[in-house]
Amino acid sequence: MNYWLIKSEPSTYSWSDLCRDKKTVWDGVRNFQARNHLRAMKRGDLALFYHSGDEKAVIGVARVEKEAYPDQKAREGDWSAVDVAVEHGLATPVTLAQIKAEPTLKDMVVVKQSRLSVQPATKAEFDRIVKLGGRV
DNA sequence: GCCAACGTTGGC
DNA sequence: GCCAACGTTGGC
Repeated sequence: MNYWLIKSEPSTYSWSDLCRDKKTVWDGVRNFQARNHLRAMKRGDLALFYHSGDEKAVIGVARVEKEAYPDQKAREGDWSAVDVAVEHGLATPVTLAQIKAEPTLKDMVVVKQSRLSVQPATKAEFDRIVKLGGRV
């Protein structure tokens, strides 16, 4: 079982959109590193759902429903998509400021490589964030 | 609004 | 293969 962090600009696709849809196609990734992470995802893996932009916080947890398959929206190139579903929300979003302030979290990829839209997280990081936010 | 970080493109 | 120029993302 692996853990991830997936990022989205809320105006593009937000956590509340996912809660409404229950499940969505995670496509549109056009970065090799991010794509390779998508391809490493296994069904049942959990991903922290992070809002970039104004919020800058982990707001929920998604679950990988379907492993990587060709991104139907890609007009050219070798790109992948996965399906993700709602796992559970967080009672309080865990902000980037909190992450940076937490000794156990300050080395997360999101702090160092803020632009990478799909990134791995460790079990310890994942558990810590869920604990800080409070599972709903 | 600015800037840092990073990726891509194209000239050499 | 290198590097300058440029575009995009995202934090501040």
